Amino acid sequence: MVSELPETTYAVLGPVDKLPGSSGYELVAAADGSFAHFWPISQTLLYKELNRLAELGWVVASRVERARSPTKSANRSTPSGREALAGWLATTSQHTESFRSSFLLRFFLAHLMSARHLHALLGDYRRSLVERRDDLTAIVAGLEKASTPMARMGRLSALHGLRTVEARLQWISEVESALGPG
Amino acid sequence: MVSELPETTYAVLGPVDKLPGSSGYELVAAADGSFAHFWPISQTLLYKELNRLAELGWVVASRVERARSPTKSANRSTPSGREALAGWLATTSQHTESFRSSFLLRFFLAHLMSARHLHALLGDYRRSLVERRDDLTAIVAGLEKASTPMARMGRLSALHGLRTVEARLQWISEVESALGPG
DNA sequence: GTTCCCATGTAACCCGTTACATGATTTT
DNA sequence: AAAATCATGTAACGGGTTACATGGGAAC
Repeated sequence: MVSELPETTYAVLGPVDKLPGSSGYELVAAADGSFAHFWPISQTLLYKELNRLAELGWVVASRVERARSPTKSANRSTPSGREALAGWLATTSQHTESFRSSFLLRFFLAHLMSARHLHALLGDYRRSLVERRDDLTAIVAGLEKASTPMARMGRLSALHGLRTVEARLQWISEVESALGPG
Repeated sequence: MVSELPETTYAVLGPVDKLPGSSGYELVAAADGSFAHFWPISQTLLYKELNRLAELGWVVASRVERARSPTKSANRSTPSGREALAGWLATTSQHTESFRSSFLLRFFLAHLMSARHLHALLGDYRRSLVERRDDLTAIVAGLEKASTPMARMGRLSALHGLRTVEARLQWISEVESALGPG
């Protein structure tokens, strides 16, 4: 049998199914604006997965010549592709999650830092979180009156990130008062 | 000069410095119990990094023969190793963070699922979060009266995870009431 | 006329994983 | 006698990255 495909394959298949007729280039843009928040993917890899999906017969690409623009490939999911996607969605078995934070890695070694340095580290972390919070707030607000189910889910996914970021900002305050002034 | 080392190298160097005289095996155990939460590392990779650190001259390993146990290597950071670690800790420049959630990947494609299925997905996610919350709560509680700075930071790091998980559990409730009954 | 957008790739690299090997000692 | 613990690795694989190549049309 086929040795299990990486989830990234489905991460590409999903949007192809959702946005039929998109080029790889358009899919990259769509990814950046939506699911890259919880499933980052580089342009190179997306094209690779697109080719794999074509080989699997799960996606077909038709060349579209246009008057005053480069020729693009219009990708569409096939019936077997949609079947595969449905099957994958049904495997709720294990939802893996990977998380790596170089901030926490440094924070964990705080005994090697001066108190001043530690507070600077926390300050940097807060700044980056605030930035993300503002981004996510804008996304959530922008999709407030979402009409399509896709946009609704996009908003709720962004909300997941927003709630996470807010909790971490609170954690910083908690830590700062636990550590006292630097 | 040396093309930038992966942060995982420092993730190993830190504990070696903190726990002088540890074997690779002991470091694996230490990792699992503490920083694996925000910086997972496999046994194989940890040993690889240990060798790299030895080649860099940042760590020295001395063989320790023991009466009735296998010979182990006792790893210790060198002055240049500690210098490198301090230098890395000072580079607050970019604290990268990677996050990938296969739950959100599926959730995002919820328009392809039945309402029943979507609620099952959320239920599974809740269960896994509750499990992690309980683990983290136990860790935080266990280190409540932490005496060493290392244990204190371990507790605060676990608290970061705990606050995150709690926020996500709340997010689930938020989503469930937004979606209505399945 | 240079720079940006559209569009699709190739090449090189390596981090990190799983599976497996080995062998002694201690516990069940 | 079998299983778990201590201890250190090798081998194979692949997912994912950055950097680069290419080439036409549009915009400034």
